[in-house]
Amino acid sequence: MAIATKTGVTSGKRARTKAANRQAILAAARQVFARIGFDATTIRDIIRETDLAAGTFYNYFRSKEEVFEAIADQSTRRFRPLLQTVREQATSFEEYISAAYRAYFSFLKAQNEEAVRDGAPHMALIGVRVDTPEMHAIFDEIRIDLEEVARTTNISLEDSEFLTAAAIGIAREIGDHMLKRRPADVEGATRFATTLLLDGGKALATYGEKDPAPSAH
Amino acid sequence: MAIATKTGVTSGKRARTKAANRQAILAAARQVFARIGFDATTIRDIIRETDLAAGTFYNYFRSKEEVFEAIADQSTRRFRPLLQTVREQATSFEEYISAAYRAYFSFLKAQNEEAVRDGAPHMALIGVRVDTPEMHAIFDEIRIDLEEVARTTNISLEDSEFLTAAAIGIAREIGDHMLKRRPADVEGATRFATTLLLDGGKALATYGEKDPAPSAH
Amino acid sequence: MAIATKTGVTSGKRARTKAANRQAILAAARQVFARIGFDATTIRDIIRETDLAAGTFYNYFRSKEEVFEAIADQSTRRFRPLLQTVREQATSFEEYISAAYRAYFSFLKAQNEEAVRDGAPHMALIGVRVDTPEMHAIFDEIRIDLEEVARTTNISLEDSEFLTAAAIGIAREIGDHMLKRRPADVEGATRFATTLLLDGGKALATYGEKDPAPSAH
Amino acid sequence: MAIATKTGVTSGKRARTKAANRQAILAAARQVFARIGFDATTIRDIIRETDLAAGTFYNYFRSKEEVFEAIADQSTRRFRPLLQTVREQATSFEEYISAAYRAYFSFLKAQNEEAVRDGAPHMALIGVRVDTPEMHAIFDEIRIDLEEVARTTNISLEDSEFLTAAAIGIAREIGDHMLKRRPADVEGATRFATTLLLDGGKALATYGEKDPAPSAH
DNA sequence: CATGAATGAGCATTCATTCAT
DNA sequence: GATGAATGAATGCTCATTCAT
Repeated sequence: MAIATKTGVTSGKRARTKAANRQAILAAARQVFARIGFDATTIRDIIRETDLAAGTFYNYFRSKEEVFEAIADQSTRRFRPLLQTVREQATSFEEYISAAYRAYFSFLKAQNEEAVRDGAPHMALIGVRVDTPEMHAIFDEIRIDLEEVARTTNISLEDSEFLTAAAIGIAREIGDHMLKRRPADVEGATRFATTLLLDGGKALATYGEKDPAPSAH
Repeated sequence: MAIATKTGVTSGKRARTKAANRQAILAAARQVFARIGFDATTIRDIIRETDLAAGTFYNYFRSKEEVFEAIADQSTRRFRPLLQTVREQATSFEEYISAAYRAYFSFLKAQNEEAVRDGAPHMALIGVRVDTPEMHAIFDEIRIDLEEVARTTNISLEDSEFLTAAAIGIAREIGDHMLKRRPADVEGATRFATTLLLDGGKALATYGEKDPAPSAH
Repeated sequence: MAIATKTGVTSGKRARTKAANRQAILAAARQVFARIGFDATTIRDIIRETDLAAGTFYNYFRSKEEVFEAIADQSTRRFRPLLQTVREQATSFEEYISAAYRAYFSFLKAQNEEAVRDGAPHMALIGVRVDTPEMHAIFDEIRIDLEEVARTTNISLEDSEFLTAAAIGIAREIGDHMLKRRPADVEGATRFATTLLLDGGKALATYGEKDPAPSAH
Repeated sequence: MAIATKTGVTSGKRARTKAANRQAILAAARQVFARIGFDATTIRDIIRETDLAAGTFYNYFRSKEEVFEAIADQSTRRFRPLLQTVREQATSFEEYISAAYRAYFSFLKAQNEEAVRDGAPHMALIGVRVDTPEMHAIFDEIRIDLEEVARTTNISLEDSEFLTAAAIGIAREIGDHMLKRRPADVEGATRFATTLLLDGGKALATYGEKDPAPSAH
């Protein structure tokens, strides 16, 4: 029906194939990055997970770095709106933090489960690899969002850059440990991280005695 | 007279040489790891910083990983007693945390300054390289020590493993940011990290209004 | 109305397009050969200078060599009549040689200036690229013509093949050096080459002394 | 007898092997350059003609260009003294030219015969390849020497640079044609080139008639 | 015919590792 | 034990060529 000129719509199968190949490379790269880490993976590793030829890689990406970027971009595009929703729905800083951590830990869990499915079992036991494009992207997003929130909130933090850094650090490490516990408890990790970030370790302590804790000065 | 057959005396000079060679390799590796990171360094890079021949490397180590381990061991051996002193002298959990952070940030700063001296100026601007044997070792030590402290203290933490993880995460990230601020302020970082870990972000907040924190609902 | 099926009209536009494509490829090839030399140019280099697709190249030529041949043929066809005119108008062997050299050096100069315009400035400083189809063709033409002239002239040369070869050799080298001197002096080169070929180096020598040439005794 | 310290004489076999390998690479390169030309030869082509491994090439040379240089250097070292002798023994410019041409044509013939022996039969039929390291070197040597001679001779040439260029051009082309005639006649080529360069084509002409050549006025 | 993506052989180069000396 | 040359697998990348559309 639609009379397409030769240069018009890149015709059916071709377009589909091109997009599919690109996705195939991305999927393969995602898998390999997660399995053996960015530095260790070679371009050949990536295309080997594919039914494409070596040279084909270069029709889509110029380097390993570029694939990395592309994957990160995808994650960014998926995660950013989610984070915006979190921010919009939060009625307090606490709520925002809590929701953000929950979003992150959920993402991490899903990510990890996918990796395990794709043949990286031992990695899962050790903890997640953070040199994964998705993780970089997510961290960056959270960092940016958190700094924005810190800046616009009426709470003037002593050092919002440090606080953001700390929030990220907590997410990273708690996240790794969460994964080691099967099944991964997103709510528990979220609650722990949120409380710690806002109220500190003391708020998490339960004192064995009435005595107000010797460590508490 | 002085013409000794190859199988002659085995002690004295030889022993010293053997130890010296091992140390030379370790020193070279340390430098290169700090300069360009673990993944990027090749064995050739290491022996090139040495006056030894390529094959000699294999008389001492079987792989890059093994050198990494060896360096980490050295750091462990140097850092562990220091940490023990910290623990012994601390009269409270707060003091322990504070001293441990201080030790870590000091070490990090020194490490970084050495790296800059050895020709990795740009790295310092970006943040510290954590894929250094020393850093891995230090983290592990602190982690172990912290869990030990958490276990033996009369404060029964809700989840000491998570708390330790968080403490490490905070150290990591705050450390990176500390290095970006020249000159690196070890005391500031220590104070920030300690307060956050123990009392939470709220303790670090200064409210613009009399209103007792909107975030506290 | 204007929606013609692919198998529609075959003449007019199509024919022109076919010829145009062929010409486009030839023009692109000419430029690239002149810019980076025959060996260095790839088919991709050629089609890149064109608005055609990679595969289209093979509808017109089977290889780089074939394009080379085609360009050489064009030059041959353009240069041959010119040379015939030269031959017809020359009233003596000297005149013929002189005119032929002039034609060659002029062509070389034009060729070189075009190459410089097309982005090969450094090449011009080093000397002309002789691995250009045009140059090969011109040399061949001159060679053939010269042998013909030598054969049909009443001057029976000792060895007309060698003489032709020498004439070419002189043209080649003098040509290169002519280009290095800016601006390229076609007349000077022509005069020098002609005199040398006909009367020898002695005719070009000026003796510093009255003494009739020490080298001639 | 000679008690060599470990670092003294690079011991027997090793030294021989190292030199032998270098020579093997050079020999292989020489052959391949002669057979298919500099541009067309790949490093793999070179080592393939050798019983060495691919990587070994890089223990001796950093690139194809470097091998080229090395071969050219060898030729230079062999040819330069020969040229000096020629210059010293020549009692006139004519003699010098003659002897230099003879040296060149001899070298060329030897070179060509070797190439034929080494499996480049068709090349020999076509003519010698001039993009051979040896040829470049020889040409350069002759060029330098000739310019020196032209400068120091009491014959002040109109344009010694052009004359040198022409002498080279003649050598090149006459040389190629000489090779096509089997057996290659070094003396004939030498006589022809010398006469042409010094006295011009007219001196080589034999007029069929008493008539002093119609072309001569 | 034109298109341009896919192909896979081929290339330069690096590197861990071996081993004769 | 030390040496350092040899090895050859592996890598990133290019390119001529094919072929489905």
